[in-house]
Parts: sequence; C-alpha cells; structure tokens
Amino acid sequence: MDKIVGTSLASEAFDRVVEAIISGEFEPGQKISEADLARRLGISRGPVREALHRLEGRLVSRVPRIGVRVIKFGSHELRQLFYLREALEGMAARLAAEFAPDDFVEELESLLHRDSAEIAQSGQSVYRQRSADEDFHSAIAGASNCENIQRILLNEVYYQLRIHRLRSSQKPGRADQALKEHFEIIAQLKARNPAAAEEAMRAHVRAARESSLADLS
Amino acid sequence: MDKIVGTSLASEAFDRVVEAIISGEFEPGQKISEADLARRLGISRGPVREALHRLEGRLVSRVPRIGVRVIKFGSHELRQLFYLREALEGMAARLAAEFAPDDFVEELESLLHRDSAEIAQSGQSVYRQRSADEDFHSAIAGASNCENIQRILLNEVYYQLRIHRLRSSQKPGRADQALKEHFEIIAQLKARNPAAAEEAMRAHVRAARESSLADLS
DNA sequence: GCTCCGGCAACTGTCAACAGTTTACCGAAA
DNA sequence: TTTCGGTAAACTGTTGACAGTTGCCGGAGC
Repeated sequence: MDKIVGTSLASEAFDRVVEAIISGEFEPGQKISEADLARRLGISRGPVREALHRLEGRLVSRVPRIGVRVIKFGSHELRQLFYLREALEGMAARLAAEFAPDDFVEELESLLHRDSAEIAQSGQSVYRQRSADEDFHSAIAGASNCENIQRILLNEVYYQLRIHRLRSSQKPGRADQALKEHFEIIAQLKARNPAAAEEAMRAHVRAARESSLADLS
Repeated sequence: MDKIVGTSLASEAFDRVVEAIISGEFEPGQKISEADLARRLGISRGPVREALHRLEGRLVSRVPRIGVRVIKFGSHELRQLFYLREALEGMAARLAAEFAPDDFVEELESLLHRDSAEIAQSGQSVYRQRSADEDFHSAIAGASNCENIQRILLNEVYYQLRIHRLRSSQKPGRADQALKEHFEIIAQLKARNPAAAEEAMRAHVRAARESSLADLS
C-alpha cells in the first residue's frame, strides 16, 4: 500500500506556482511577490518562500534583496535547453537499451502504437504534447534507471519545455515525423543496441530543436 | 565592476554545510537536525532550513516529517553519477569545440601544460584533484557557454564527486593517464572538431569511472 | 524474559512580527 | 519640461514562538 506522503503547504504552493507559470497565468519576466502570493494562497510566507526557492534556476530566477521573476524564454534559452535534452535523453536511451527490462520496452512500444492509431484516426496533426510525446520521453527517462538523470529531466527540463510549448504552435507535419523517430528509438531499444539508441534519441531531439526554433522565429 | 552580492545568512549556512559534508565532518547517512545546526551556527532556523532545502537531491536527502540525511554514496550512486557526467561533460566539450573563443582554449592548454610540469617535477602521482583536475573540467563546463549544463555540473555533480574523492584513494598511474586524456581533449578542442571532442571527453569520463569503481571495491 | 503500550522529549512545519533595504512617487529647483 | 532629491510604502531577510507529529524510553502485562 502506498503511504500518503509529503502533503505540506510548501509542496502545495510549489505545485500551484508551477501550474500558474506553465499555464501562463504568470507571464515570463513577471515579478512574483512572496507576500502577495502568500495572501493569495491564504497561507504564511514561510511555505511560499520555500516553494519559490525550490523553483530557483528551474522556472524562476532570483536576485538577492529584490525578489524572484519568472524566467524569460527566448531562442537562446530554448537552444540551451535542447542541448541539455540531447545530452541527458541520449544517455537515458543508451541506459534503457542496456538495462531496461524487456516488458518495459514492450509496454512502451504498445503505448506508442496506441498513440499512433489515435493520431491517425482523429486526423490531428499535432501529436498531443501533453500526453503522448511527453509520456514517451518520461517513460524512457524512467527506463534509464538512473535517478540523477531522471530527476533533472522531470523536475527541470520538462517544466521549462512546457513553458515553451504552451506559447508556440507546432509546425505541421512535425507530428508524423516525431512519431517515426519515436518508432526508430523503440526499434533500437528492442535491438538492445545502446549506441544506436542514443544516437536515434539525439537525432530526434536535434530535429525537435530545429523545428521549435523555426516555430519561434 | 562586480557588485557585492548575495551574502545572506542562508548562503553562508549553505556554504558551511557543503564544506562540512565534503570535508567529512558530517558523515554519509548522518541525520542533520535543523535546530541543532542553527544553534551551532548561531543563527535562526529559517536560513538553515533554506540552506538544507537547496541541498536536497544534491548532498542530502529529505524525508517529510523526519528530516534530512547526508546522502550515502555507494558504488551504485557513483556509477549513476558518472553516467550523468559522461552525458553532460561530453556535451560541454562538444559545445566548447564549437563555440568557445580561441583565447579560452589557448589559456586552457597553457594551464594544462603548467600542471603537467608541476606534476612531473614534484613526482606526485595523484594529480591533485582539488585544483588541477577539477579546474580543467570546470573550465570546459564554462567554455560550453551553456548555463544549464554549467549549473548542473558545478552545483550538483562536482559536489557529489568531491564526497567520493575525499574518501577513496586513487589508483597509481591513473594521474598520468588522466593527464594524457586531458591533452587529447584539448587537441580536439583546438582542432574545432565537436564530435571528436565529445568522444574524447566521454572516453575520459568512462576511464575515470572504471578507475573509481575499482578503487571503491 | 519478551512484547506491547503510554508518556515524554525533540523535532519539523507553520505562523506572525521586526529590521533593513529597495522601489516608487511626488514636489521642487534648474 | 526635465532632472534631482527626499520621503513613504512595500518587500525581502531574519527571528522567535506555537502546534502537531515522530521516535524513544520505561514500565506494565503475558
């Protein structure tokens, strides 16, 4: 049985602020006041302060004696984020190909086939980011069995990525291509070829980078 | 001119705790009490609490309602840390080969030559970790011009690495080999060959990993 | 002798208040 | 009209106190 864990006001505040930033309620560059946020959430400044500290370097930047601001997310930051993704997800794919149990890989493949069918029949060309694409990458991060990499991807990279995704539309046709690349990654995972799996993932991230940067400009 | 920045009690407490953990004053697995630490530092619990939160996932692990413990660092954690290093430092080397200015690379090379001479004449075989090896890797992280990667390496990876280094001696002969590998990396940086620079760095990290794991057991 | 339960001490999570600094506004002088 | 200076409000950094929970220790019961 799973223990009920860690529901503190600070965690609650953390989740609420993340949601507010990702959803766009807090705009990039906007200053967040501890006191104001505490009043709005109906709690004291202590937990709010803690939540904002946990977001430092992830979704907000902090200047001593001034306060915290929602990070701005231009092409420069986006490019750096994709470099980080390429390195981490590439390694995650390599480790997954090497160590992930067979049933994990098979489940991932069936999940991908289901998404594929769903996209084909609904005719939507955007490969719903929230569920499909992100789940795929999260699953591989989990399959890497490397807590460090998993933590950074889930708690830092994907948060920042969602800020960008909310604010930019995807190039038509990218969805189909992304799906193909996902299948290529799966193929290399099944083949238990670590080097090829890593390279497939890195190529996929690079393609996504170029597509995103093109969308931005 | 650089502004005098961020001397808060929390930052001070953060540095002190990091030093205490890295130096071995706080042993792995040991519980750290907020109140006790605050008393010892002569400050209130607020800044201490903030400092411990910033260390979460880096040098301490935290359990709700229980407290924080210094992370334990076995072969499993060490292996994962080196996977992360391989991914991040490999990418950092790639970016450095691609974008770092020429004088930066040249300065790095002269620094390496100086270290080399120093080691040769002093006859010490351990390549003083604190200054030489770490500086080299930090410099490449800086040369990557990628704030994300730089931040993770400096604030997370190298901290954890120092915990391990303090507690294990280095295999004899590893120092010379490491120095050779460093020169190989520099050579690829000068040649402006991103792929080769990345691979050289990754090979270097892999070699360090095997050496460290051998030392541990 | 071993197990289980109750009370106590210590600790974490949270709150409200204080002190020093930054920011914004407003009026006066050039 | 613009710029400079001063004052006041707001905010961050810090502190001490309070409440609920956890873990430990000793004693009672089997």
